[in-house]
Amino acid sequence: MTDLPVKSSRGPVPGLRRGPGYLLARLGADSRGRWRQMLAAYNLTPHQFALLFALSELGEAHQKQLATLIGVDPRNAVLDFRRLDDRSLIVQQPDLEDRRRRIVRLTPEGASLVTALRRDGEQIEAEMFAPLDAEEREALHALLLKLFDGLKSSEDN
Amino acid sequence: MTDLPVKSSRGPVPGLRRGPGYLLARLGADSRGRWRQMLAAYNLTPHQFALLFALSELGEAHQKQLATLIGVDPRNAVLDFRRLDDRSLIVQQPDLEDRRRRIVRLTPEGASLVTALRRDGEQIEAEMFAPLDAEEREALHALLLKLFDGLKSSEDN
DNA sequence: TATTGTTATACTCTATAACTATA
DNA sequence: TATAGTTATAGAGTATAACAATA
Repeated sequence: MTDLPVKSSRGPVPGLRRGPGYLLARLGADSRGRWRQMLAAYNLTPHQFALLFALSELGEAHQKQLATLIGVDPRNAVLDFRRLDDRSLIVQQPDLEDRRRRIVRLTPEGASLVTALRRDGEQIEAEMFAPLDAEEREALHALLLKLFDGLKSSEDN
Repeated sequence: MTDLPVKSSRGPVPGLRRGPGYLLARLGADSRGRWRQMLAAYNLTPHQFALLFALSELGEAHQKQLATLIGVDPRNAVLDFRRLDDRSLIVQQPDLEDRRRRIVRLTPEGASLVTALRRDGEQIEAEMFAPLDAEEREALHALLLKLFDGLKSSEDN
């Protein structure tokens, strides 16, 4: 490889260096890719897993609640719900108080799947954050949480 | 809104709380969305801008170099290069030393577009990281850089 | 044989528009 | 009128397979 003569017009920078927003996007895509690869073995997309996971914490919820919670447009989650339903990972019942709504719950199969995936997920996080020591990871996690909550609360739908 | 009776089986958690990998993916998608919205006014995708930006730092490079640098499969960048070429934002010349390669450079139009976008980008970053104070932003940036470099160097292609 | 760029395909993701049934 | 869910569409993102020209 002839490593092409680069006319670097700005100092000794070997590659690229970018702002925190770019790094977030880049690292976020990396994280998503790792999860996607793991989930592929279970025939799940990241969105589908996020829905299952959210249900495992909430117990039950409407489609719209779940979709907005995981940051997906409810219109784009409909198909995911159907696929999870087809595979008997969730059940959907009409809400008697408002028949437009469908109450979604995990089935036992869905719940045990989430348990398994949670374990696999821990390993992914370990690999992903291997470059940082325990203290740095905690600091990063705290900053990400603060940023996430700050942005979410300023959306004001 | 009847806020559906949620059987929260795990404490007072109002929404969801997840690991740093999930937060990275989520915040990364948010950042990408902000950039996408801004770039749409210029008829550019995030990938296309990343290529232009990378070129503005490198001066010149091959398609493959640029694509891998910004984390995109070179096969999926071909169309982006063509579109940038069609709009005269870049020029591509055959490499005399290796005629399989195409050397890519910014045109003056491309360079001045990058300058404009760089300014818009600063505003996006300011909005995106508004929940954090200056010290926290710097800490986050440092951690993201360390994580990024650590992961990149362990890829060893 | 391996690499650069190319073409093509498929699925996911994101953003909209328009519809229904209910409220 | 407004909302929950549905259907459909389109462009962007991601991952592969296969190929021609060149090394």
